[in-house]
Amino acid sequence: MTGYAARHTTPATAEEAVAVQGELRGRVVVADEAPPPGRPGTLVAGVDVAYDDARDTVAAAVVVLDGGTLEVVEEATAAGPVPFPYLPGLLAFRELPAALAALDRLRGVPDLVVCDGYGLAHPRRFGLASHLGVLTGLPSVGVAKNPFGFAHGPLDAERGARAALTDPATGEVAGAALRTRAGVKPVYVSVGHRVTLDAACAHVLRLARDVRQPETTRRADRLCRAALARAVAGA
DNA sequence: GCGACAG
DNA sequence: ATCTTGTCGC
Repeated sequence: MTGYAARHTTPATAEEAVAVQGELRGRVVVADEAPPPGRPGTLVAGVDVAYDDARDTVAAAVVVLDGGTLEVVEEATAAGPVPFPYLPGLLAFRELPAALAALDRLRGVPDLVVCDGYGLAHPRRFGLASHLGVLTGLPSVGVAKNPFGFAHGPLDAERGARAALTDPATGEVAGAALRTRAGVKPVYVSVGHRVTLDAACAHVLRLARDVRQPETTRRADRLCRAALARAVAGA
């Protein structure tokens, strides 16, 4: 029991949520503090969440892989009521309670957490991955399937090709469009906490060998759907 | 006001 | 996120 869940409180309003992001934003650390990609024995965790709004249920799953072999080391899930509505830019408040609860059920402490969504590539530079990273203190990266409001130039068709994700308003680099599979739509990577963009991309490439999404995310996605089905069924 | 909008 | 089967293509 690491007690991560107790570090988060669900805001009563969207305005409060935005204020919380403003308070925590400054705690994000952009530095190369996670173990390098591929190191055996390293614990790389993937987190994902599934919903059944009609039944007011959310289920999260964390799957921990060995960074060297990508073999599953440990898994944990947590379910509960949906804490917050989905509002663009405030996704974290919808996913954090269950995600932190699942992390609390882990026996080991991850060396890196891969989140489904954004980190610094966020309207206020504080997406889900950064929020989770700051609250847990764990290195984290954000991997999204869509560029939200960000833009990027063309990138080569080869695996590993990368292009800067920039904020159309400020021109600031917020992340990277990263091609994990040749000729396939890229994923959008950004720094969560305690990693650099280069390290984040390197990890994602290592975790997505022959598939578009990191293996961590794929496994967590499958597990949280199963956990949701169980939660809704009753057990 | 209208559209866009991580999951 | 979620509603949803088969099907076209490498």
